[in-house]
Amino acid sequence: MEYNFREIEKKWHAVWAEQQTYRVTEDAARPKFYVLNMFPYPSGAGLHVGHPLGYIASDIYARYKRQKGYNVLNPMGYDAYGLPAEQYAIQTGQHPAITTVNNINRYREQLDKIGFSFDWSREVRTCDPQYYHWTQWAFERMFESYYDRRQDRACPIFELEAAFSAHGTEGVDAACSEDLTFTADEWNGWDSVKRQQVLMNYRIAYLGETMVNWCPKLGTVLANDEVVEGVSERGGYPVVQKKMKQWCLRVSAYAQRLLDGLDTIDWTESLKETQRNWIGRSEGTEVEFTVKDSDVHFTIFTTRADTMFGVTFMVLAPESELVAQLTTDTQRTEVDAYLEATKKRTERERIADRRVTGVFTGSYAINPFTGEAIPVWVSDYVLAGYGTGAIMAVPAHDSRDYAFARHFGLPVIPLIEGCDVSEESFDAKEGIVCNSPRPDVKPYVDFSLNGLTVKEAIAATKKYVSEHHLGRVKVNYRLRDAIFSRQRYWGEPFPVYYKDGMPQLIPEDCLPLELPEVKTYEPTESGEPPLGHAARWAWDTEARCVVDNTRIDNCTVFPLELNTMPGFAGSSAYYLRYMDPHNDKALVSAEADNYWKNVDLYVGGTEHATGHLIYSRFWNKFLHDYGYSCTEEPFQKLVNQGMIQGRSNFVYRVKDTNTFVSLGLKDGYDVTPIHVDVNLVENDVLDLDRFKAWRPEYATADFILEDGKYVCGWAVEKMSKSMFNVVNPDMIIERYGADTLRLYEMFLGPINQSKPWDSNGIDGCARFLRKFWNLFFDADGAFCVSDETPAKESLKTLHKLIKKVSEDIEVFSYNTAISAFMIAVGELASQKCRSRQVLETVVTLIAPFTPHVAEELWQRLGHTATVCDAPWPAFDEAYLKEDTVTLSVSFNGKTRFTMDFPADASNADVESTVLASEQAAKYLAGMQVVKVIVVPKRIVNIVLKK
RNA sequence: GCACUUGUGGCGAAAUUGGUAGACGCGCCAGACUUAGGAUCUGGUGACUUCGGUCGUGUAGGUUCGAGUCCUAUCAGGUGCACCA
Repeated sequence: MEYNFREIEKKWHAVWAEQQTYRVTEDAARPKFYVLNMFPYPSGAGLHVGHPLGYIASDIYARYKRQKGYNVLNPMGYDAYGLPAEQYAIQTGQHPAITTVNNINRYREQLDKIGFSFDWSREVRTCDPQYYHWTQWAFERMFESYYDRRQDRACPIFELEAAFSAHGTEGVDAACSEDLTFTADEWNGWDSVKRQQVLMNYRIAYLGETMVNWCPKLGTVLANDEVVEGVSERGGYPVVQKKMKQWCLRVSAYAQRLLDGLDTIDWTESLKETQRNWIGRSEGTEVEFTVKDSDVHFTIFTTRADTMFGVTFMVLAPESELVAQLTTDTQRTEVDAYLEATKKRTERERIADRRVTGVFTGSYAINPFTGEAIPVWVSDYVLAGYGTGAIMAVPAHDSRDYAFARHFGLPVIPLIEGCDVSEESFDAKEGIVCNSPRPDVKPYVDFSLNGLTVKEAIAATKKYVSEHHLGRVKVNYRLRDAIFSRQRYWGEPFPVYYKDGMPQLIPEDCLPLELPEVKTYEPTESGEPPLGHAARWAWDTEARCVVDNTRIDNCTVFPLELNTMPGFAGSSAYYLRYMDPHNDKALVSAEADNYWKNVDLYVGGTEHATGHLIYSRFWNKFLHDYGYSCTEEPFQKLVNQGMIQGRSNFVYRVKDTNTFVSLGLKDGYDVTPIHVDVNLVENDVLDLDRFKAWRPEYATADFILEDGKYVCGWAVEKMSKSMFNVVNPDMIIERYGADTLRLYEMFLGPINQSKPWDSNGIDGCARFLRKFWNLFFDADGAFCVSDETPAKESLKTLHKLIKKVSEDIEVFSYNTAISAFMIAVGELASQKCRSRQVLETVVTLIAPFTPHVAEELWQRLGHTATVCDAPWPAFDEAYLKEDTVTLSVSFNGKTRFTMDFPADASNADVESTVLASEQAAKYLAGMQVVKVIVVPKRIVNIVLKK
């Protein structure tokens, strides 16, 4: 009987859907296992063969775990808010919701064909009000919280209010935007608006005036991870720095916990390293500098406290508030001109053009160690957002300071014995400190670092600075708070209205606050976000509902927030929602959360390393602080699937003709390579008729063939429409079936490696499945298995397979597992194995990989239950025992011959037998045996000398 | 510049973790069955070779009876971060 994958796959898709085979419920009697894929953004282009790679890998694992007896949660949903749908809406006027639903339907259709074990009853869509209810809810919880550094967790903001009312800032250690100090009397004397302004400094979701990445072309701000090399990640438009009032999340408060958590989770080292870089912890010292002839003083941050004696100037960031204070009248014009010029430069320009610029403020700071007056400059190489926005410059030991000093002729004082700073700075943190203090300068403080190593000197300075109240030890993080506002339509609305200019929350029981309809999706004429077009977008505090804007002058009606939330809002806690997707009382019930806990296996690409994977961890930690999520880390194990690149094909057109020359002959002509649709090419051979039909201009094309074929050139490029190299899984499934697609995608290589899609090998997988199918049918095509006792060799083949496949799945080495299947099927075929016992077990083993064919054979074998619940077979070492083992015999490391031994032969037996053997005699002649090494079951090496 | 990561046939890749390098698949070669083959089946396929062997895992050293695997240096590709003081 023919292997008819079309019929088989169609049949089982219907059965699985009808019987809800993959539906799961919490079951305390069984251990849980939570498998998760990063949910897709449903783009208009549909799925290409790269998308299912991770889904197939996780599906195999999910099915395997289910057969192992776990209660497996394997959900799927859609990250449905996003820019493309909105851009499309701006162009066509079509509501993004319509575009999104269409795309989702297309995705679903494609996904269904591949035979995943998703529990679709748990599907979530981030744009669904029932879903974003809980995104808004989480935002409200963050607004109502501050981060208590003492307890190292988020706490309700009313506790902070109570503390302020009782004793002001005294005794409070809370994460904040700006260090404030006030007394209880001051606090109690302030009015409500002033208090709200102060609290905003502490809230975890806060409204802050911050420098943002503004993309004029997109009309919105972008998060740091959405900006790549000074242009927007989507669209590649220029991004400028701009000061704006924005919603922010105090992610920075969690920096240390985000860093520490990495040690507790099973992610690849490179991904953890990427996050460590992004968090950018740096231990250093804050030192206070006073300004000469002034009562102004300011703080700098340094990791090189050992270089205090070599400071020759100070630099402020142009954005620093100190600039205005320190600029003297004589320097004012020059400084203002510099600030103006700097403002005009975009991030991109600053990166592209790293010339040394700066200007003297006219003020001098006093070095607290040497008492010297050192000039204070302004330069854009100092960043406002890091440290204190001010630095002490040590040109001898920092290359940026060095470049600045050389450019402006400032002194350079070396502080490491024997270092040469005539050409460049000595940046390495090593060597013996000297010139600290310098012999020619009268010591200002009774403190010397001379003779210490850099490391010792840093420690000594930290100690000294702390003890003498010149500064403090400080840990800085590069991680910045996440900007949480977007000036877009297609996103979650903030559950916020404004009263007296201060944001107020929509009551929790009124959520969700649904996204209103708008006339157009562009910004308003006054530059407000698209929600400014909404006619019904005001909040009536009395009626507790959304009302018409025109009623705003009514004293109970207030304007609603016009910004929406960014893409990462909806994806930050979706894994929790899958646990309990229809709950309308909570994000997730405590019971569901306690059962499913966190994701055991998360599969997705590395591109989210500094975006979603940081935000999600932050979000979860916040929810964990309140007990809404019972685990500290959301994703226990993370597997990164590699990207599938495209493999483009080229034809070579002879210049100024309509003649195309085959790859091997093209060197004889002047040719232009042209991308040709890879779907017209098979094994790099062009289908001439379909090529002619592809484009009207090729209808009359001529070809110069080699061996009667037109061979195309190829290159590995990104998979994209414009390169004509997009391979759609539907076409593969149509031709080979979903099981072959699944098998082939996994056979391509290790899942974590990027590789080009290349259909050339797919026939091998199709052939294998046919051979596998044929094991169950006799020459006449009748289904044929026997209940006879299987041959010993078949059992050996089987148990070898069980062992290998079980081990390989555990470590995601699917390509080698599939190789093992190929070998086993070949062996069983040549053994003419018809044993039900053996064949049935092979079906249960292959079921995670090729569920459709396994299900069909399982049914034909007489089972009524699904193969998904067939228990995973145990392997028995007894079948793998060999009677004899073959050892390689080497002399001085060179293998000369092999010998057979009984499997239980002792090393001593082996040694004496080998030495006495005829084959060995010729190598032993005239030699002396120094040593004999016997590696059990492998090798015998005899070391000889003359 | 810093960090991480990968280098093995014509190609995708294996290698029991220090023990016969190249499993398995593609491609290629030969044969069988065929009117036909882009179908199916069987066998062969790292390089050189005087057919005894010799050389082979980016390059150069080292440790070891034995190295793709461990150590040192170096080269090349990929990814991430990057005026972070």
